[in-house]
Amino acid sequence: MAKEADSKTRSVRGSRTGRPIMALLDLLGRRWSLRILWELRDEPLTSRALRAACDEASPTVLQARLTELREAGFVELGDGGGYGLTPLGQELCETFVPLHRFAERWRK
Amino acid sequence: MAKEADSKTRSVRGSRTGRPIMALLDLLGRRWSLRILWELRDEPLTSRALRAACDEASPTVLQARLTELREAGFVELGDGGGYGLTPLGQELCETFVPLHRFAERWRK
DNA sequence: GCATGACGCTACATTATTTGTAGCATGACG
DNA sequence: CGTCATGCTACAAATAATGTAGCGTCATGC
Repeated sequence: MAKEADSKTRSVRGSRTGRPIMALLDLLGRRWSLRILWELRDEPLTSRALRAACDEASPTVLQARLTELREAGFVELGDGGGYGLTPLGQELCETFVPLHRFAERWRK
Repeated sequence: MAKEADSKTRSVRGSRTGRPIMALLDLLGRRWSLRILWELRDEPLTSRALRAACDEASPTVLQARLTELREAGFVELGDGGGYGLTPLGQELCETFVPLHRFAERWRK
């Protein structure tokens, strides 16, 4: 099994390939990552509000994802409390706009 | 735990909310989903070639994801063998282009 | 014919991740 | 002080992913 070198700051799978898209796809491909970014897209939320927005996902994962997303520089914890997107995170979220439009057209 | 009604065709989480973006984010947020779509982006691959492209991910998950992506209408199994994107899947993949550009700028 | 090899796909034990629930420490407000 | 919300953690149970092996089928070679 592909064990990562560091178990604490579990590095993103594919980050060693030198292809940033791989690292990004892996990070965003973890459960709740996309959803978290999506829910923060237009306003910061407290950890509990975020949890509510994410269909009461367990705080364990949410916290783990938030830490990863913070390390990636997409999310930050405002000094008044509450999680929000960094400017970088905003940019990332804007790339989801076509995805949103696609989803609307999809309507399975 | 939010149990889905049908266990066979495990429906996408959030699909009951009526917001297709949620269903899509959940589907794409499963491990290897994004990667699979990405690897198929410009040519069909056999199941084994896809596995190789996906860093030898286990065939169990790959098969599960491919089934889900097929049910979603993004991927199809060509009659000559080999997995490829449907026109819908192509559209979806095109929404990843800004993501790719973002990743290049990101380069952590 | 019949081995050989590639295909899509499955079984299954091991390991990793997620879930659900409870609760901690801190700080603001009354 | 009591109460409440915050970010965050513990931990057992449930679920999902991994790694390895192999099945059945269909070509192609010889």
